[in-house]
Order: sequence, then structure tokens, then C-alpha cells
Amino acid sequence: MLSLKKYLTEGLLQFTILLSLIGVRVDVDTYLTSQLPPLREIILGPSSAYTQTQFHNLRNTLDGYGIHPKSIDLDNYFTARRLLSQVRALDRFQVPTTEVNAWLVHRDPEGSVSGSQPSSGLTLESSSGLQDVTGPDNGVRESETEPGFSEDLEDLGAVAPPVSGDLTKEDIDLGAGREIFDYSHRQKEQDVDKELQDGAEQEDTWPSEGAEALARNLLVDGETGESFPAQVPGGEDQTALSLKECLRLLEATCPFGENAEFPADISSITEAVPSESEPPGLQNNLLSPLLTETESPFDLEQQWQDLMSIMEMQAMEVNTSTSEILYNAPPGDPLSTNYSLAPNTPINQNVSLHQASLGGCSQDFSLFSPEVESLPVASSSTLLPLVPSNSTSLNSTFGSTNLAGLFFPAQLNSTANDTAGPELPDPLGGLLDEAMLDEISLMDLAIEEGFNPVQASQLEEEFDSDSGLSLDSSHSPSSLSSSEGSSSSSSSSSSSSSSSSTSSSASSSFSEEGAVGYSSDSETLDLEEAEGAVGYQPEYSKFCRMSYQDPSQLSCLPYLEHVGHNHTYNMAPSALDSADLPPPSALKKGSKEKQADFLDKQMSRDEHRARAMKIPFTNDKIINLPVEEFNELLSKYQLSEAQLSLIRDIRRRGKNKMAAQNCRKRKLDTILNLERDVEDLQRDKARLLREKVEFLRSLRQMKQKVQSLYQEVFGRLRDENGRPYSPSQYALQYAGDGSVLLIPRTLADQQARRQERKPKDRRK
DNA sequence: CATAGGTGTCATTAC
DNA sequence: ACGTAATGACACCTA
Repeated sequence: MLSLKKYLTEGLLQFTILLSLIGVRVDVDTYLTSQLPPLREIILGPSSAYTQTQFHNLRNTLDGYGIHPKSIDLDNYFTARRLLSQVRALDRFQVPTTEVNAWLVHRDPEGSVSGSQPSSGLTLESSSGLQDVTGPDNGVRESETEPGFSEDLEDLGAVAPPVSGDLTKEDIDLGAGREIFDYSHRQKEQDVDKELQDGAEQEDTWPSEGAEALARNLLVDGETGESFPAQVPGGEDQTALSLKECLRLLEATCPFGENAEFPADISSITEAVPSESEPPGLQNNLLSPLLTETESPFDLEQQWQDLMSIMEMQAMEVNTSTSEILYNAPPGDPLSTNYSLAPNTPINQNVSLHQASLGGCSQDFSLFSPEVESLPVASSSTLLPLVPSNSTSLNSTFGSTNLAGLFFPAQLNSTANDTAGPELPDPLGGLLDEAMLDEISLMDLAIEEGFNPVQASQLEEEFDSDSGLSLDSSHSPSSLSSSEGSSSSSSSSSSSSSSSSTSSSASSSFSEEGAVGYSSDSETLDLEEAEGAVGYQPEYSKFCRMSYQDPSQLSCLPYLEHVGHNHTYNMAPSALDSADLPPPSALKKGSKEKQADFLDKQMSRDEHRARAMKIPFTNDKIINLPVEEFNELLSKYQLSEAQLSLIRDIRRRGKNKMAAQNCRKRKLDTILNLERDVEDLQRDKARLLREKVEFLRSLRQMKQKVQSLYQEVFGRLRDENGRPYSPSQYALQYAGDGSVLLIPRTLADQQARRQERKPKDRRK
């Protein structure tokens, strides 16, 4: 537990530092003081505010809230790698997963690539896998597909065995894994190998022509150095399909723009593809990134949402692209061409798909294709000899590049699309830096370009405040308490004491008996969310009350049946309440003995001791009765000192046991909450980045508009002699009332400097 | 009424 | 993973 705390503390600190570095403002103080008890507790250690009276009062309902800690795989939730990787992944933009699908589409129309491996089953697999991505039960299936993916990787690893050993899941999780690079090397290697052997492998299942074409079309990513296919090879040697052609092909072959369901589209596409053209590795490699990168259905959903919003954004971009092209794009700019090709396309996924795929494609084309020729051929000597299974290796390359495109370069690609202008070749990369300049730029723009400063500040506020963080403390004890009166205080009146004691007694047995009906934590979380601040399942107290007053009634709840088992075995017959009597002896003697044996084995040490000492009442009562009743009970019997001591020990231990269980449960909840917070933050960050891209784009647009208007107005101005003003000597200045003044340049510069200084001063 | 001491309970930690 | 002892903190009661 110490390690847990240490880890969480460090992780949170890292997390906070990271966020602040990124530019997301993290006000730790607010979290510590009000919002997030778990955070506060973990960072500062157990605080009295968290542990104190609330739990006193909450105790009764708290017990009922029970998930049994047994039901939870604790390791699942606080493995260091997972949280850390999540935290660290916060600075990655995880949205554009469309690329994968787009490549798929690209590949099919060429058709001729098709190898001779029939794999209709795989096609089905893939389509189902895609549906899984959005399906409600993808959690289970995901885990099924993942091994498949790694298996495929290992299969591919057969091409270069030493590498396959490295293909761990972590590699995949971390984004652009090594294997991508390795695969690319393998691909290059194969490329070289291919040329050297030159048709020696004609008998191979994969048409070597297509393989060569694909290999030749390898592009090298400038950032990672990884290579990937520039486009899908056809039967003929097409090294330079134009973007327009790409688009046309894409549109011609994937008519899913009308369908609302994106995944369905993809599956239909994959089904439409001749199954022979999809060798084993490809499909899974194409699909699995979606599955492997996202560890939970929640992530999938999140990604999907992100994807959709990106799509919307891009679609919007399409509609507004005309003007932007005018401003930004030099003629022939591939990206803007990309946009201009589909100006009339309705806002749907279709457009986005195109953009997503072609953006990456075109970017790679323009930036990296020259490097293809300069691939280090010599490296092949150091690489392992290739097994002549072209299809596999080709697919591996294909798959891996899609992986790569998914994890890392895709971010760049998509954002390159977003800001298609040549001015900002990598706007998202600059976003983090720009984040710090946000305020300045916004305010400057507001002042310089006639922006309404209020609007600008609203923008800023939105950046700052619209975090959407669910740092709710609803699970924290402090907000849970609605019940009043601790057991000790309530014990003064018999009626209230009975209620409180009943709740605690039965609920404790409830939680004692394990996760009855509660198998997952998420379920519990959902419940808690549903309950809100009201607290931990008040229904349980109903159970509890009922159960205490008449424990036999528990049998009416099937899942509580064994919970309500009576402990009357150690009671003196005279002391037995009628309610505590075992069921009438309808059972045969043999089964009775068996039951006794079973109960015997079920008994705890204290129960054994109590039995040995002939304690005349149940451990349950000993532990859960309120003090007053407990003392009453003790006074009813003539008990030896040893018996009394044992009873007190039993009570103490029983209480402590429940406390420990609660403690562990709480810890777990804290971890889960933190996990959820991380997820929320990831989502928020992605959203904010998207918004920022949008804002920057519109700002740039406005700026350019203003600039052109300025030039137009300035160019028309004439002095008293009818001569135009020199731009070097005069400038136009916007006055506050909307008028425009012509002032000498020097004066304008001075004022501009003053305005520059203002926001900085204000920042201090 | 304020206060110290006792008691019961709970949370947490360490084993 | 769970149970247990030890410990600290708190609420409540009582003298």
C-alpha cells in the first residue's frame, strides 16, 4: 500500500506537472481544498477530513455499498504502466483513427494486388472486429481480438524472428512502437532483397510485381524514419497516383457516404473486398490498432467521439474551405486540392475519410517521397534474410504502417488537414507552444483586428473554464452523508438504535459474504453515479433492517441466503431466539451432517473460538450490535471472564475486519476515480485541442481578411495631390468607434508597441 | 459552561 | 487477498 500511495503520488505529481507544461491549467489548490478528496488524500496523506465523522455517520449505509474487494483485480487498476501511460499519453492527440480504414479502401480498388490466399473467414473476422469497436460489448471481444493481433504480429515476426520477440503489448500501447520501425526495415529489406533476387520468387503466392510496386512506393516518415506505402500498388507500376486520382478512386469505391454508420460502412467495405485480396496479417493489422490502442470500451467510445468531432470539424472545413484556399493555398497545394475536390460533399464521414487518408497520403508524398530513392540499401546486409513470403511481409508493412499512421503520424496528418495552409505546416505540433501564447495572440488579435475584446475574453474563458472535468467528489464520504446520528448517539433511543444497528449488522454480513451480485467495479461506480450524493445505496439499509429483525427473511433473497446463515450452533438452546432456530428438521440426518461440516469449514477462527468457549450468542450479534444492546446482551448471561474477554476480542476484531474491508474498498474507489479522471482529462484535452485548431483557423482567416481589406482601402487612398500614400510612411489605424484613421507610420508603430506591452503587463 | 478522561468506533498501516 | 494488532483521530458521554 505504501508503494501504491507512493506511486499515485508521484504519478499525480507528474501528471500535474505535465499538464501545466502543456498549458492546461491545473489548480492543485482547488482540488486539494474542495473538489477531490481522493487527490488530496493521496497527495497529502490521509486527512482527517476524509476519514473523520462522515464515516461515523455513514457507517450504516456504507456497509451496504459493498462490493467485495475480492471481486476486483486490484492490479488491473493501478498497474503503474497503465496509469502512467495514460497520463503520458495525455499530450498526444489520439483522434484520427480513420486512416486505417481509408487505406483499406485504397487498396481494394486496385484489386490486382490480391494474393492467392483465400481468407473469407478473415474478412468476416475483420468486419466483426470493426463492429466490435462500436459495439456495446466490445470489452469482451476486444480482449479476444487483441491476442489475435499479437499473434499476427508474431506470425509476421516469422519473417524476422528476433524482432517478434519484442512485439509486446506495451509496444503497441505506447503508440508508435518499435515494431513499426522494424517492419519498415523489413519492408525495405525486402524491397532490396526483391530486387536482388529478381523474380526468383515468382512462384510465391503474392504477385511479385505488386509487391515491388508496393515496396517502391514506400515512403519514409520524416519524424520516425519509418517507411510506409505511399499508395496502394496496382497491377501496373503506379508510383505517383495523383491526389485527385486517389480521391476519385476513394469515392468511386467506397460509396458509404450515405450511410450514417461509419463502422458499418467499413465492414461493408471489407466485405465488398474480394476476400482473396486480404491475406491474414493485413486485416488484423489494420483493425487491431483500434482495438489495441484502446484498452476499454470506454476508450473506444471516447475515440469514436473524438473521431466524430474531428470529422465534423473537417467537414465544416470543407464547407468553408473555399475562402481559405483563396487565402492560404497556393495553386496545386495538395491539401487544399484535397479540400476543393469535395466542396459540395455533404458533411459526413465520407469527407473526413478522404481527408484523413489523403491528408496523410499527400503529406507523405510531398514531403518524403524524394527520400525513397535514398533509402539506405546497405542496411540490408545487416538485416536478416527474408523468408520469401511476400504476402506476409507486404502485409506486415502495410499493417504496420497503418499502425504507425494510427498512432503517431496520424496526428500530424490530420492536423495538417485541419490547417491546410502552407503557413502552418504542423500547427498541432506548434499548439503546445502556442498554448502559452494564447492569451496574447487572442487579445492582440482582438485589438489589432477589430475583434470584440469581450468575445476574445470569452474565448479565453472557454479555454480556461470549460474543462468539463468530472472531479466530482460524490464518491467521497464528505458528500455522502445524509444520515444523521452515529450509532453511539442513536443508541440512546431504542427505536433509532435498532434501525442503526440493524443496518450495520445486516449490511456487514452483506459485505462480509463477499461480492454478492456485484462482480465489477464499474457497475459500482455507475451505481454510485446514479445515486449521486445521496450515498451508498440506501436500499441496503432496508435489507439490513429487515434482515436484522428477522434474519430468516434473508432467505427470501436468494443471493443472500447464505449470508443469512445463522450462527446458532454455538448458542445454548435456551438462549435461542425463535428467529435464530435452524429450519425445521426436514433435512435428512446425513445432509445435516454435511451441512454442519460445511458450516464448520465456513466458520472463522473467532467463530470456532466462540463455539469452544460456549458463547451463547452469534458472532454476528457480538460484532454488530450497538454498544448498549451489546452490553444488555452480555448482562443477560453469566459469562466467565474468559468468555467476556473473548467476546470483546471478537467484537473488536470483527469491527476491525469490516473497517479494513471498507478501507480497501475505498482505496480501490479512489484509484478508479482517478482513472476515470484521467480519462476525462484525456477527452477534454482532445476536445480543447480540436477547438483550438478551429479557433486558430478562423482567426487566421479573419486576419487575412482584414489584411486584404486594409490593403484595398489603403491602396485607394490619395493625398491632396491625388497621389497614393506610401505604405512605408503611413498606416491605417482602427479607432475604437469603428472609424479608420490614416496616421504616420511612426505613430502607428508606437501605438502598436504600447498595445503589445499592455497584455504582458496585465499578465503580471 | 468549559474541560479532562473514558469509551466506542473507524481508518489506516504494517504484518 | 485477507485477517489482525496497533495506532491515531474523532464523537460522545460523564464527572
